[in-house]
Amino acid sequence: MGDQLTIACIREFNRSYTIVQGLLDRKFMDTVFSVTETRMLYELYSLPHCTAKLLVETLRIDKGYVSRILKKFERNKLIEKAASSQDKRTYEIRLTPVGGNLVADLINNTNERIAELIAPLSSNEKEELCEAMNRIRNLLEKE
Amino acid sequence: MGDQLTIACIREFNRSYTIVQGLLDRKFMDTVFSVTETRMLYELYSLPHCTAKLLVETLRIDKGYVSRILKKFERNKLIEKAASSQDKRTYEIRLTPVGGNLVADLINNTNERIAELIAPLSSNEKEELCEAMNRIRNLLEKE
DNA sequence: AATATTTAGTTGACAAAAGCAACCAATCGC
DNA sequence: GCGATTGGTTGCTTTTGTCAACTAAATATT
Repeated sequence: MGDQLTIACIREFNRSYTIVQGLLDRKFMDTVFSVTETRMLYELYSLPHCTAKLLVETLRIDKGYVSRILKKFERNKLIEKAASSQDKRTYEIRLTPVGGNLVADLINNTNERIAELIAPLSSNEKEELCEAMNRIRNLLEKE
Repeated sequence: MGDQLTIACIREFNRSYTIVQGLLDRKFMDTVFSVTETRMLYELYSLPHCTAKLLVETLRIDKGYVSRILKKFERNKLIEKAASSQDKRTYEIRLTPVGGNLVADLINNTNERIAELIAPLSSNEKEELCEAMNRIRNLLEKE
């Protein structure tokens, strides 16, 4: 298949999928958290022994900005900083129970939106959807 | 197929596809334009008889903000406002030749990035990719 | 071991992005 | 004709993000 057609197809997909993602992200807007803050919370949720440095690297945000947001999280009792014995410049960041619950809520929230999105689909269609998504991931993750 | 599995699959896809989109958008960051400005330029490119109102509605941005960005575009000779004879509150927005070329450049730029992305793929794989993308669009655009 | 360099994180100052509300002028509904 | 609505502008504010200078700890260099 030709590159030009493929490119056009990908452009179209991106356009339409951006709309889908907008639908799913919507609820975040209603919360007190910015997109960046939400991304950080997700990261903290999935990386149990996270550090500020790791956030900076994986999310590619300014370290000063990260530092400030973490301080805000701390004030709000969403995270705790645990001094690392290895390296005294660093500390380990953990979600508090409150913080963990909050992230879980965020996740549930998007899950509900996703559920709405796939509600019209039959079992077979859902399977097809998953297959298509996995196929795309496999093809593009060749890197 | 079960909803829970499907949801997990979609979450994974979103995560990985966000990275892909990040790669494609990257170049925008290097330009003088913000994400919103770029979206507006794209919209102006594809909607020949656009108005400020239309931008506000389709992109869901504050009208004051849109007004300011349009003024900036006008200063930079990227657009022209043509008084509408129908409704004197409104004006039609057109990209100037300069503006049009600029958007074309932006598009070429992402196209090149997309080309890099699919470079490792065989002709068959490209076809599969397109099929998978179209399948997803069809399934999710049921609305 | 002393010194230089790099690294993790903080802070202050600032710029860019976005939102809000008041406002003006044209249009619509009646 | 007149009030209500609409498209757009403007001033003001908040939110979001960047940059550079700085501290303290860790690593590398000699």
